[in-house]
Amino acid sequence: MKISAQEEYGLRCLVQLAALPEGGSLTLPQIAEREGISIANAGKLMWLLNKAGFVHSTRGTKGGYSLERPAEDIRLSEIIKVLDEDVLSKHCGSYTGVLDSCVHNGDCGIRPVIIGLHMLVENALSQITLAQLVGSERSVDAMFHRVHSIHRTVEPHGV
Amino acid sequence: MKISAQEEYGLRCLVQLAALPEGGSLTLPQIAEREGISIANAGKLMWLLNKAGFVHSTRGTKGGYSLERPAEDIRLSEIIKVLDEDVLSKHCGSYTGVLDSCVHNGDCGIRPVIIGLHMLVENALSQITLAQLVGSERSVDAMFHRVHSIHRTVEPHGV
DNA sequence: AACAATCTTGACGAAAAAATAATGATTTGC
DNA sequence: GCAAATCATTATTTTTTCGTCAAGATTGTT
Repeated sequence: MKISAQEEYGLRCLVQLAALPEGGSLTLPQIAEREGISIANAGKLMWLLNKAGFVHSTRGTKGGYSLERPAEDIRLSEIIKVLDEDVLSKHCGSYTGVLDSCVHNGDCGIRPVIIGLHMLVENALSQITLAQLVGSERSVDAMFHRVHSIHRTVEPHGV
Repeated sequence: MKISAQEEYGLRCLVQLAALPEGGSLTLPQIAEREGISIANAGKLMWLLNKAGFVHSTRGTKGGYSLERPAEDIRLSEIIKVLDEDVLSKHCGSYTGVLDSCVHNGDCGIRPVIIGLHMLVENALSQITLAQLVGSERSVDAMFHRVHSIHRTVEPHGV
């Protein structure tokens, strides 16, 4: 179980914007250089993030990308969800996936585990905002306690 | 963030063996049919699980696979770790991955998050045994509470 | 108006993951 | 000892994911 390249770098690009002074913006080449990825690749990621409403883009000279919403309002769970959409899990046990095309219909021992994990991760990510990733409290230790504290905002499914 | 096909189906194969009456065994074709995967694919998975010491295999007529260790002693975290080894995350922020080849050396905002997530998931999976997946208490609800309860067996890293 | 800088978008190629195929080795039963 | 059934291991193919390219569209500057 791991984070995909698209998830990781998409998130990174947003962090770059969030770290800017109020109202600042970055061009594609600037973002690409800061993340060590190609301009083309950064372009596609920013396109996704723009479509999803996280960033605002302006074309032409002096153009670039800036955050559309305040970093304090953007939760990591939203971001991951968007960057994942292209790469949706097709596994029959997946939280979002198809349940019908499965040979274990109605008696699958591991489905509850997979669903539980999805909820666990989403719950953890929903407690971290973009702003927190660039603030002063972003040590592994601080993040650990944030990720591992449970605010029961997600309720068990009756599946 | 999702579970890989190898992780999911490897786990499923073990569940099949764990669901058997004490000392029972299954052949490759039997496992493949029950999981809806090809025999060749099941073969590779069982080979991995055998190498890792989860199952015992016997060749020849009347051969097959059986659990090497009691299902009560096998935690999901161990299983996932083995099935993941082939497909190790190369991301610079990964818990197990390389940290040096990263352009964000020493000041990467999202690394703590990724490490935290890895710990979170591992912690959750370490609290579920194979036996619990075939027992009577395996509803989504029960699994949810098991996955989401935190026993602080994993401690924050000083990274 | 012309030009330069920038984002947009679809198509293409490369890399990684997953599935399959193929060949070899071991055991059982006759 | 031979044939059938089974696991073991490596190689190949297919699929999916990732990254790149190229042509187009928009905006600002001179």
